[in-house]
Amino acid sequence: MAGPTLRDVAKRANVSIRTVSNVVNGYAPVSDELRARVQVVLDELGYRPNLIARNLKQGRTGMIALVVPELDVPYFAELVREVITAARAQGYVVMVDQTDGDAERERELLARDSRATMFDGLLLSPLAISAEDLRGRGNRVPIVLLGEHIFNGSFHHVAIDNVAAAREATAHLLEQGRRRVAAIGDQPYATGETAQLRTSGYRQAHARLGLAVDDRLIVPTPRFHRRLGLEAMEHLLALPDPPDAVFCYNDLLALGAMRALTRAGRRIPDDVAVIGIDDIEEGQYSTPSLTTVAPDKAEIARLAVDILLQSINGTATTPSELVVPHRLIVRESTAT
Amino acid sequence: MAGPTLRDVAKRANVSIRTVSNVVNGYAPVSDELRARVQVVLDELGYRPNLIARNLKQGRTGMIALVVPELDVPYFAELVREVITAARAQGYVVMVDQTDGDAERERELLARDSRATMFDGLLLSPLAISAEDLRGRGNRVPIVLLGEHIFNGSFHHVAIDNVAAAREATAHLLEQGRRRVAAIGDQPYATGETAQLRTSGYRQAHARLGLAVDDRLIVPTPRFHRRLGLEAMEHLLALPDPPDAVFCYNDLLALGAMRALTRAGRRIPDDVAVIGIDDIEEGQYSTPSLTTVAPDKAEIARLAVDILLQSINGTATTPSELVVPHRLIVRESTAT
DNA sequence: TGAAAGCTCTGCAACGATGCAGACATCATG
DNA sequence: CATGATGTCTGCATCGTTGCAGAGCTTTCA
Repeated sequence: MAGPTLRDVAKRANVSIRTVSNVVNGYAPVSDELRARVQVVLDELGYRPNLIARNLKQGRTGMIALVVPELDVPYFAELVREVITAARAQGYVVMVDQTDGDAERERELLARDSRATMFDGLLLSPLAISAEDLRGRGNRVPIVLLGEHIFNGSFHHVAIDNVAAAREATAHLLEQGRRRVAAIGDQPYATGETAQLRTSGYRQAHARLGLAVDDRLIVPTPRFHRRLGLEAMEHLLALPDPPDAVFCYNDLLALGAMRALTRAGRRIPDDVAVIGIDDIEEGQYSTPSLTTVAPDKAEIARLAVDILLQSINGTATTPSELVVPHRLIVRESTAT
Repeated sequence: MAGPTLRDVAKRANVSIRTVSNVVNGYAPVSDELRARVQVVLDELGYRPNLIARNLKQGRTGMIALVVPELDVPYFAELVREVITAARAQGYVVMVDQTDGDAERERELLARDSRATMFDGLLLSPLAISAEDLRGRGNRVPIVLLGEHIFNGSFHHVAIDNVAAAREATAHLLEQGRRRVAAIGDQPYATGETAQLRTSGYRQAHARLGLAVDDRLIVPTPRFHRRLGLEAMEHLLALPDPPDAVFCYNDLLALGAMRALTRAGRRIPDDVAVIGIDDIEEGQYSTPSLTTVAPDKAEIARLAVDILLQSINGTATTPSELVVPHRLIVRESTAT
């Protein structure tokens, strides 16, 4: 079961444990002859360093944890991919966990008996957790937040400018002459910060054109899933004066909404135009393909990992708020 | 930076380190009075056990690694979710990594300097790696393979019956009277075992009805991505005698194929019926929704984690080949 | 009353690796 | 030739925890 240790190798090669360690790490000066001799034994026994022991001594694990609400939500899946890639480039591996948007579980992850000590740092995409929870914890491990900024200045944080993104998405629809633009995805309660920022952007776009917002066209959804987008759209279609365009707070909602429209026999974009946020790959292959606002996910991941590692190394200064660029990608669902 | 240790607590509470450890773990008998006194100090200092040290002593980490080709492929994302859930139920956490189907990278993961010693076990969904590679490694950590069985009996293995799944999918199309059923996704080379099994099933379905297979309708693709499905479908449509149905080796290929069909103005399923494998959520919301063969992903994850933990505990017997049930789900893309 | 048994609690060693201080041999230098 | 510098190699202590053996005290019972 257990592999050979430095001791086993040392005994066999008739040298000290320390020398074997030096050979393995290429540290201290070791004569070429001895190095070769030890290397032979290393190979013979198939020695591999026990990383747990090494980590105990060095106080590092080379692992960071990444916690997202739901792994099978494409946006997060794509983000996780980028984070793993970015971390790997810096010699780190990533432990992934999901919370299912369950506040209890998010809290548990940070709490007393968690495995926090196993990781050098934590990337957290919070959904249900509050600032209170975060501050209350032992604060042992460096944290970087993804996609929210409700913790005003207490933590490092990486995200797009949600207000601007939403404003541009809405403006794109309004500029086409659409005048009943609905919004799907508002979350008017404590943990719905991202959604609220997007609602702000939606209102700003109207305000800048001097247009009034019909609040009945703002449909809240507790999560950003396809099914909820579908249901919200059905609700909107049942209104006496249904919308001629929909801004969905993410692509999944938009895909659900498009499904509802197609089923109801509405043409996209002729009868109703649809736009989302996230630029998940699925939107390129849907029928029609989906117009969206694309955050630079690779950049989010890269920056987040960078700051986290800086925090770990103690070279990070005060908590930073990093804003990552986004851009509008026009596809068939709003093509004129 | 570093948190308080057992020693710090012991010193402050005027007891031995061992006693503090006993209180923390509730192990040996400790008088209620002393236990309470120590607990107070534990809380005061906010003590948290150093899991690295504990693991070093116990030779376990409570972590397993899960390696998949691509995290942002929905099937794997959904599978990862299930694995994390299953592992959590057993008190384990999951480190996720992806190989991008790169043989080099898959090999590297198993090789000399990998972090293998950090994990109690490994779940691997191999793509480019060969049996040789697997056998050649130090064989330090228990392994369970997902979705392939090319390592005939050398490793634990969990998968659906790929031949049967493909046969049933193809039969579903043939039973509708379709007579030019194409197949997208064959991989006629060493590491394409899964694809080859599906091709076998495709042929079996024809054979059982006494029908000949037109080999020009079998389009190989190096990966199972949307884009490749789209391109393969375009190729098929350009044939002098194009197909009236397509069996795609996974849902992503099918979604790409449907995109090509829609763009070409073909009606689904009237002109061409489409079926996939995997039952990813996306297929429920596509237009049209996608008929598919659904593997029981939760069961795959549960079984895989179970065997892996049994291997870790030494209670697993000889390598087992576990077959997980699947079922046909008929949706609009083949509705009659 | 004395030995055995039971209950708490403690100290030492160990998991496998690395940091540090030095031992020893060799060599150059004045 | 003595001295110091240099180049190799080694042993001890240590990271924070747990396993083990037993110390010290009280209780129990013949």
